[in-house]
Amino acid sequence: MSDPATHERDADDPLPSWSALVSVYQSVLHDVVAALDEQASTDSGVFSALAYLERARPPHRLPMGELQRAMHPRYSQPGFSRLVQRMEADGLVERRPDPADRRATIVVSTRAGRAQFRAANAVYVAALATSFGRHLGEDDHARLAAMLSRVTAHRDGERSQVAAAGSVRKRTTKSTSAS
Amino acid sequence: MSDPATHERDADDPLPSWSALVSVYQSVLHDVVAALDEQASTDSGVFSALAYLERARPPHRLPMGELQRAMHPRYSQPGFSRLVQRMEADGLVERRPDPADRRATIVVSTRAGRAQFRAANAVYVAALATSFGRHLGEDDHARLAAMLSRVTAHRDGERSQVAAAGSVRKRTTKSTSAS
DNA sequence: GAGTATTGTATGCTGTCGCATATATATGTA
DNA sequence: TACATATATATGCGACAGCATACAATACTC
Repeated sequence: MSDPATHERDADDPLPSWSALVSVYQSVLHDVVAALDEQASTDSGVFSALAYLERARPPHRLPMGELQRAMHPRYSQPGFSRLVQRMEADGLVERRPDPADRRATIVVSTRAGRAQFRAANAVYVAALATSFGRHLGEDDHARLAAMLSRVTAHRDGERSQVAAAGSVRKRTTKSTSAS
Repeated sequence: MSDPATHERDADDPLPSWSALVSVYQSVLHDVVAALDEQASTDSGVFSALAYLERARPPHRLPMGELQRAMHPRYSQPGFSRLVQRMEADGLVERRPDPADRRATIVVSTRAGRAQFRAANAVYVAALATSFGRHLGEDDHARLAAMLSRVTAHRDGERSQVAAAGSVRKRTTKSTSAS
C-alpha cells in the first residue's frame, strides 16, 4: 500500500507525505532487517523485544502484556506469545510466574539474551546510520522526530479521549509508563 | 563484526526520528489495513497492486516484474507471484503472455478489479485522513513529504552509484554466518 | 460466597511469507 | 550452431502470522 492514484491535490493532502513515509520505512527497514539477520543472526522481532527488556526499569524484566503493548501493534497477542516461546527456547529469556497475579508471566532476559542484544544493537545502529541517518542533516532529524512525535501524541490523545468517553470507568492502563 | 559506532547523543542521532517514524507507520498502517479489510474486504497487498495497475501508463497493465519492483521490497519474487495468482483466482486481474518475451507475463486488471480498487480507494483515503492526515497541518505534510523524499532520493542516488561502481564491495552480501 | 464477567496467556487451524530451487526463454560467445 | 549464462516466473517446503477459541485466574455483583 504505497501510493495509489487519487484525487485531492490540496496542500493538506496527506497522501504524498504518507507515501514518502511508507517508501522510506520499507526500504530502510529492509536494509536494517537484512543487516541484523546477516551480521547478527537476529530476527527483528527478537531484537525489538530484547531492546524493550533492556530499557525496562526493573532491571531486565517486563510483564508479557506490557512488553507486547510496548511493541506497538506489531504482534497479535498469540503471535507475541509464540515469539516469547521461541526466545525462551533459544535461551534468550526466561518466563517466570508473576507472584502477584498467577495468570501473568514475567519475561526476564537472560545473560545470553543481553549479550545478543548488545551485539545486535551495534549492527542495528550501524545499519541505521548507513541506511537512514546519513541521508538527512542534523536539524532534519530533529525536525522529523518532532513532527512525527506530534502525530503520535495527537493520535494517542484522541484515543484516550475516546476510551474515556466509551466507558464509565477509565481504569484502563495500569499505572505504568510503557510508551 | 563492525565496531560499535555506538550511542550518539548528538543532534544527528537518527534513532529518535527513526523510532518516531516506525511508530507512526505501524499504528497508521494498522488502522488503514483494518479499514480496508473491514469496509472493503480488500487485502492491503491486493490494494497496492491494483493501485499501481490503475495508474499504469498503458491503460491497466504492467509486466509482472515492473509491478513487483514498483511495490518496493514489499514482496519477494515468489511472494509476489502468488499474490498475482490469488488475484487472478479472485477475478481481479488476468495474466497474459507477453508477445515480445515469452518468459514474461503481463498483468491486466479486470473490470471487477478496477471496481474493487475504486471502492477500496475511497475507504483508504478516508482512513488515511482520519488516521494520519488530520494530525498534521498543511505545511507539515508538505515539509514531511519533502524531507522524506530527500531520504529516498539520496538513497537511490547512492544505490545507482554503487551499482555503477560494480564489484568493489565490502563483505556485505556474502553468506557468512557470524553471530 | 456463588455466579458471571473480565483479564492474561496458550493452542488449533489456516493462510501467506521467504528461501532455495526448478523450468522456460533469452542473450552472449565461441 | 552449440553452450554457458542471465532473466522471468513458478513451485516445494518450512516458518511464522493472525483469528478463533480454550483455559486459568482474578474482579465485580449480589
